Amino acid sequence: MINPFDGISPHNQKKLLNLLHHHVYTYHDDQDIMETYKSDDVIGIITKGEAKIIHTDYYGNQIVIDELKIGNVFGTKISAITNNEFEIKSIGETEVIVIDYNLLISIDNTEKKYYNDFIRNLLIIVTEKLMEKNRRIRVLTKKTIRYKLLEYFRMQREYTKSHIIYLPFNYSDLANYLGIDRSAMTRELGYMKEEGFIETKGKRITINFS
Amino acid sequence: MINPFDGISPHNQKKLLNLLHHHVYTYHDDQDIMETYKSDDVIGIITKGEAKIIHTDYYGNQIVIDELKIGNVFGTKISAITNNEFEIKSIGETEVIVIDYNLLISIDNTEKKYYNDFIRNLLIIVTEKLMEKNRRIRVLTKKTIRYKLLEYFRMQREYTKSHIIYLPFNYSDLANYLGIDRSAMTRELGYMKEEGFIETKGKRITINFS
DNA sequence: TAACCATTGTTGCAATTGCAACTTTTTGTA
DNA sequence: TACAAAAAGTTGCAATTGCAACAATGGTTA
Repeated sequence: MINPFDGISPHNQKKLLNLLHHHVYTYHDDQDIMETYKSDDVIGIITKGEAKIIHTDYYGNQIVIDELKIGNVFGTKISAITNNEFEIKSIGETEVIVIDYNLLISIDNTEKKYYNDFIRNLLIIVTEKLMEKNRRIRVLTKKTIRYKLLEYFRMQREYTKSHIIYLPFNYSDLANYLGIDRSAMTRELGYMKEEGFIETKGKRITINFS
Repeated sequence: MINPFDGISPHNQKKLLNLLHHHVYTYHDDQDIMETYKSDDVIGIITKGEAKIIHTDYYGNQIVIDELKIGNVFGTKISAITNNEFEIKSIGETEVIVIDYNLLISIDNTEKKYYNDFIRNLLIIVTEKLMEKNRRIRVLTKKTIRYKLLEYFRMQREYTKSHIIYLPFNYSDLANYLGIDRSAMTRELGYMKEEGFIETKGKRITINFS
């Protein structure tokens, strides 16, 4: 994933940020990042440290749904963090640059290469995010746990061009990603192993179906 | 939803399209649009007529998952049409401009306002699409039909700022959107009416819960 | 108006699933 | 290495769901 400042010199980054009336916020460990500017359409960029996006459901169960590293972009428009079910928490010392989305897209773009580079970088980033969301929707709309798993494995196989895939997260998170109960997923994975569709060893999964 | 050519004069649109080595394709009624250029990363823009995105599942059932009107943008990166489960079909006489995504994002952007305007318009479009995908994921990850419906209704209520909402599509399509069986959804809607959560009259739904 | 087709509603039933409560295994770290 | 915490595995059970097959309704057009 590219960084939104790619190809922009430090000098021009400074000019860009002034243009965008940016704000820099710093957080200690485990602070709520979005709290300060939740209501408006903003884009945040992690410039130091890292953060996690946490979802809280009806019953207070909290799940980490995403991790944000340096250069990662988040925001009310870009992420699904519009309402009070979500919060973004810093991990360690974290610095965030925040810019207003509506200002961002309404600035005069004549003769400001650094601004246009920035916009284009954001287009690439948002397009990548959109692709990932489309992939997730494709598995989420499968009707049974088995079909969800099959679709997910097929996607990973296609992506890595290999029959051996490595889960990018743990099995709990996989269950969340697929929108299903973890224990029910373990059960189904057991059946699939029995029937020879897959073999697993930790996060390494060997795919034996077409 | 904005048009990707917004703010670009016809003269500059022409220059832009030359710059992008675009291709114009025209189709009669019910032709497969993506067939010609399925494998590469492309962006298509409908310039005349309209089209529909169709999904075919394992058993050959076909569902229209999206409709494309003039100015709408689609593509291998932007939509979930990477594999052979999807096709885009023209409705009536349809004209499509196709541009290569990788060329698009690698063009020199100095002193070409029309190009930078175009990129920025695409950023806005893709961001809107991303928001919509995030909304859909939010309902799809709810565990039961009832919770999916509740979440969907809440979202629509928030969007329209009204307790009375009008479904933007029919009930079959709603079931598809939520990734559930239509008849099971009808059953659950019946229970919800009995319990007083909602009232329905055709596509008008009155929401009586918080 | 009749005929047709698409959409919506209904229901029995078997399969799937979430949930809860628990055990076992793995991982991180003092 | 030992210990605690996190992750993964197990299982019974009731609730939910998909599925199928069909009925009813609504809308469109000859």
